[in-house]
Amino acid sequence: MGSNKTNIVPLAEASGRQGRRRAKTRAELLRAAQQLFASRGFHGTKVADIATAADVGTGTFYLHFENKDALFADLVKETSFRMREEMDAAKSGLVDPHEQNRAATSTFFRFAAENRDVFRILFGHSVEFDTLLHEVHALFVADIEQSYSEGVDAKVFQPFRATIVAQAIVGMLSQLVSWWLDHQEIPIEEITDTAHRLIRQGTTRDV
Amino acid sequence: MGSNKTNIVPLAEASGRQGRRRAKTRAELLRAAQQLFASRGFHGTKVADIATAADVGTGTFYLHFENKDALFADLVKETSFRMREEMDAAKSGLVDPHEQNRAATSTFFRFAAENRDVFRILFGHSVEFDTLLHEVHALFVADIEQSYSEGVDAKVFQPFRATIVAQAIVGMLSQLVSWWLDHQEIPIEEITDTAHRLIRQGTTRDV
Amino acid sequence: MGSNKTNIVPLAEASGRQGRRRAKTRAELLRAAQQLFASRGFHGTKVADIATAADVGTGTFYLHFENKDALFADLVKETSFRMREEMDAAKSGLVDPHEQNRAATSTFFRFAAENRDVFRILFGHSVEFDTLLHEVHALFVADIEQSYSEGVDAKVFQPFRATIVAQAIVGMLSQLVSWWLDHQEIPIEEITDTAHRLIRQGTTRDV
Amino acid sequence: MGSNKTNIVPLAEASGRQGRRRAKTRAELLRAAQQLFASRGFHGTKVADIATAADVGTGTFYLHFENKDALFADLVKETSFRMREEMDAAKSGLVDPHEQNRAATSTFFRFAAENRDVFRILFGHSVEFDTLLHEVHALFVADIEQSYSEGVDAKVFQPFRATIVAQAIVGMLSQLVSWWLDHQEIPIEEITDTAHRLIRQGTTRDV
DNA sequence: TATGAATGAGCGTTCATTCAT
DNA sequence: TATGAATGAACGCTCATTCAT
Repeated sequence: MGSNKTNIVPLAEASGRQGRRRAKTRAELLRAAQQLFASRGFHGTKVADIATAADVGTGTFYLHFENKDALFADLVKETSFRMREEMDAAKSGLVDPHEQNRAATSTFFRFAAENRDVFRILFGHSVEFDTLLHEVHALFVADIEQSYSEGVDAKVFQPFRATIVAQAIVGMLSQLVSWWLDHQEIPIEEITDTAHRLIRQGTTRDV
Repeated sequence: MGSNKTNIVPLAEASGRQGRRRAKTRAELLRAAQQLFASRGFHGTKVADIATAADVGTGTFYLHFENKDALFADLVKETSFRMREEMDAAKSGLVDPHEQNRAATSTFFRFAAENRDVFRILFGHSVEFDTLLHEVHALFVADIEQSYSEGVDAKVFQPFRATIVAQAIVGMLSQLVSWWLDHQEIPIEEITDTAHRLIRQGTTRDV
Repeated sequence: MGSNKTNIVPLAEASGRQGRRRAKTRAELLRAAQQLFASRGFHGTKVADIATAADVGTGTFYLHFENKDALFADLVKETSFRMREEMDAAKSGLVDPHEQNRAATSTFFRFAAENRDVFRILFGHSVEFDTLLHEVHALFVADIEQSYSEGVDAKVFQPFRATIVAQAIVGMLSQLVSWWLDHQEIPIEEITDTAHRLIRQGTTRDV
Repeated sequence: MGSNKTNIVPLAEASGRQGRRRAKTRAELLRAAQQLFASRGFHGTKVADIATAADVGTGTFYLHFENKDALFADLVKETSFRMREEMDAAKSGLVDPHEQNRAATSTFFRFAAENRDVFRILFGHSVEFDTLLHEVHALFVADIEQSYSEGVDAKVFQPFRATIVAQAIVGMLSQLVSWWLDHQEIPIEEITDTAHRLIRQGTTRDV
């Protein structure tokens, strides 16, 4: 895992001319898949579409990837590893934990900006239920946003852009609940409390 | 949207006996679907499975829901609305914005605990790519967790349980990036900055 | 095994009207498949062809059989069991071993005549290599046929129709060799000797 | 037919060095194919597998054989002819028809023992339906075997090993029925009768 | 002569949805 | 209203064969 190598018999790993051609086709398939996954979602993207977009035959796809899932995995893993490396590099040399966090955060967003397609796959709502989930999501974000704005007006909260904070809070809570569903050994009270204190401190206006 | 009503011809909306039977079947389908979606994911759940689990014929499903998507939408919307109502109720009467946040957060987690199945659908990682995405996720969480622990040891961060904080941060960043992908008019620098300041203040140890 | 029952969830095993319809479709699929297998061979017969010939949709096939292999198995087993039963019945009551053999032999051929399609599947040369294997086969049969004819002329062999004897001998030897390939613990000399003595006695002219 | 020559443009038929190399590759392909066909069946053997096993490129295959069928045909024909020649040789010089039969039979089995792979292709049950057909086959062989044993105990039949006789009989009947399916002009009664008399005489105990 | 990457028609199978009863 | 058998479009995948190098 974590390499950008094929999970398919490499036959004659990069043997000059042919090897180059092979590598090029593989790269082309990855590029096409990445774009299609990002815009149509995994299920909405057909193997034949990827092949067509990469300008190769359907069967060629299977010469480079075991199946659709395998290509997806390659895409995700390869990107994750690259990002992790960049984040590690950014943090190295810094000693202040806060500075490390800042570096990592910056790297994360910069990397995302440079790899929008893959991020859309990794973090984007799957295109499939988009409308529905977006609506629901928007509902909660709107509520939080309004609350936050009021808190800002009351000089209780930091004057951050309310939408951003609302998204941040929704993301934090969603993730915590999702994780808790699989780790119910952690008391929900502790999670609730930690979450709230992170939010409280995070949003409190400087005195 | 947002009602728990069928998008199907109501035929004879709640006419006594029959109406009750009809409502019961519908509820049974929702219950069965909710459970199956939660454990097998949307794509892994077949309409026939839902019908079987609800102990009705396949065709009966379509007497109550236009199609699989519609049932899913009903499920999600109905739960969202209930949760929103509970959160609103919890906040009403409170004036301190921080207290409002605390109330909303508590309600959110309590509601989640009481409606695990639906939350697994809404916030759970889709069962489909579970292993893969989990691996990737775990990678980043682990990194953050370690950084955080070091910061706690250095008396820089609050002594929260590191895993919880790591999940919270990952959730916050994921959501922000996901949202930004669709709202690129907001400068990424502001998002980066806000995110970092939320994290910094949120995690800073009390003096 | 050995039943003519579906290996598919029977849902509501023969519940009146619906059950009858279901059974009819299943029978129709079997009938169609039998005919197609016999004339085009297993690989030459597509599931869609079977469905079409049975005048049902492709998907209907899978409502009755797990897959193409399963239908084939059903076909073969069901016929085998029916034949075996008839042969048993024919032998019952007879005490002379020779008479039993005669009865079994007669039944076998009569049954074959009445179930040509299935026998073509079970014993026919797979259509696929037909021409080739036929040519080779014919070569050996021709040789034996000629030898036999000469033996008949020389009043050494019984005046049976030479082709029949030649086919019988080729069949016997083929089967013995095929079986021996999987049971090499039996000395090939014993097989050779037994085979030859069966042929010798079987063909010797009455004195 | 019947030659071991390629049906492919001979290019420069056996011109010394090159010709030898060419012949060697061809032989290697045949050898590899023979082994693979025997163990995996025709359909289970891919052209690419053959090439790989022969340690040549896929395309090379087509430099030596028109296609998969052609190689198979070559394999079968070449072996058939060699066997036929050996059988002819064995019979030559013998005048007693019975002796000729014995010689041919011996040669057949000896040849089979020396060419197991090809015989597995020619006479072996196709690997594909092996389990199923074996089960069915075993059923009938078992019945005959038991009948035969009883006849031996009753001193009616020759004391041959029952399994061998059972296989012989099944082979004889299978072949006859298979042949009859394509030659229905021969009355089935004559076939039945001849078969039975061959079996009867063949198995009768010496007085 | 040899290679192996590329091809693409064609197959088995799935499953949301319909409809006759 | 309920049923479940029937439907068929659509998909993932295979593999014999071709062809540029």
